[in-house]
Amino acid sequence: MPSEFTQKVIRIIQNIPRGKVIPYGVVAMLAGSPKAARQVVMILNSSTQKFQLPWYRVVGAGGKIAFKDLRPYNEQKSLLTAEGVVFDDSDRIADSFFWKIASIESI
DNA sequence: AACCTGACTTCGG
DNA sequence: TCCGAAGCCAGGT
Repeated sequence: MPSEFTQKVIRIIQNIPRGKVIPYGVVAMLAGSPKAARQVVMILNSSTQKFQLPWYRVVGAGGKIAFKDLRPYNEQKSLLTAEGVVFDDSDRIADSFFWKIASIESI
C-alpha cells in the first residue's frame, strides 16, 4: 500500500498538462512534504512504468533538466521540445512553461 | 540500526 | 553566475 505522499505525487504528475513542466520541489510541496524532492525522484523511478507517468515533464528547480548523462538528458529535451516547450540559450525552460497549480485539490 | 544513494534544493563564497 | 557543501527524505543493503 503506497503512502499518501506517493499517491499524491503520482496523481499530480499524471495531471501535468501537455507542453508544461513542473519542478521536483513543487511536486513534493503539493504532495505535502516540501523537502522531499528526492523522494519524487524515487517514485518516478519505481512507478513510471506502472502508472505510465509523463516523467519528462518533471524538471529541476529553475527549469533545468536534472540528468547529468547526455543520453537521457537529450531524450527528455526532445520529448519536451516535441510538445512545444522551448529551451533558452542556457538550456533552461522559461517560467511561462511551468504548470501553475494552486493546490492538489484542484485536480 | 548504520550507511549509502539519488533525474533535488538551498545557501554561501 | 557558477560550483561545492550541506541539508533532506525514504527506500534499499
